[in-house]
Amino acid sequence: MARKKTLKLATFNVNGVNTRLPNLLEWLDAEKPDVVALQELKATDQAFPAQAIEKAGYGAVWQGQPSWNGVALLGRGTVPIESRRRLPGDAADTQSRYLEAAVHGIVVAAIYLPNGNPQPGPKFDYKLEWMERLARHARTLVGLPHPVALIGDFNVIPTDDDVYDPRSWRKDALIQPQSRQAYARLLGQGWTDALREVFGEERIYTFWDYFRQHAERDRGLRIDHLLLNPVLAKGLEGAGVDRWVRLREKASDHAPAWVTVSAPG
DNA sequence: ATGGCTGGCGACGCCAGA
Repeated sequence: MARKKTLKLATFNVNGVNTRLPNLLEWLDAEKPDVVALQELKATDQAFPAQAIEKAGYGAVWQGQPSWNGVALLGRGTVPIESRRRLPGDAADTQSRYLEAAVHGIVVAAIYLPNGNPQPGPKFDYKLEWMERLARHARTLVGLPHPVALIGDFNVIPTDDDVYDPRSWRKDALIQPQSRQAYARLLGQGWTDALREVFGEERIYTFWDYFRQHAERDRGLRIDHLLLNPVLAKGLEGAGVDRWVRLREKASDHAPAWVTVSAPG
């Protein structure tokens, strides 16, 4: 009888892939995720540390940009097969925020959704337009007969249960009704928000800002999400957040969030 | 109600993040 194999999919906003390379490599070695989406590379394509990541046992595809943004997909022991490197719907949008590839038999989209601050304003408009474009594209993926995951930094606090104190974030783009409604509409297509599914009523955060020792005091936000289409959600086994990474010296302000799923096929 | 911290850039302060 064949033993059921489990895959671990993770998303991690590294906040500078080169500045944070030691943290990233320590985490990869400790947790050994099979599929990783990275956001906020803050590096050009040329500066992406492909050799160090390959030495750690991971193949990679990436889309960099000077100073800001930047996304990558890593596969443990395999090179992801890229299927798309732009979110359709706006040829003038040059920000590196989307990358899609087949990894270990799963179609995985790495998402770095715009922050949208300050709101109101053009940056918030861009965020909402980006979410509309994401929803349009996601609609073409959710019903596919093979497993699909949208994972990344969505920059949306879905509900008041996803923030240590909603009042201190009430003017922020991440918590606005328009942002929440757009996220809810996306889920309504049939995606499973895996962390919430697994944790139920329990509080779980993925981001803690650098102020007032918020990480140590666990005053965080849940803004990094792993959305699974129905085919993949059927195999959902577990989920978690590697908070220990956030408590390291010189840490990113996000921690890696992950799911375990039964391997397709 | 506000400011507090951090990284990238490129030359000490500014922008952007969330």
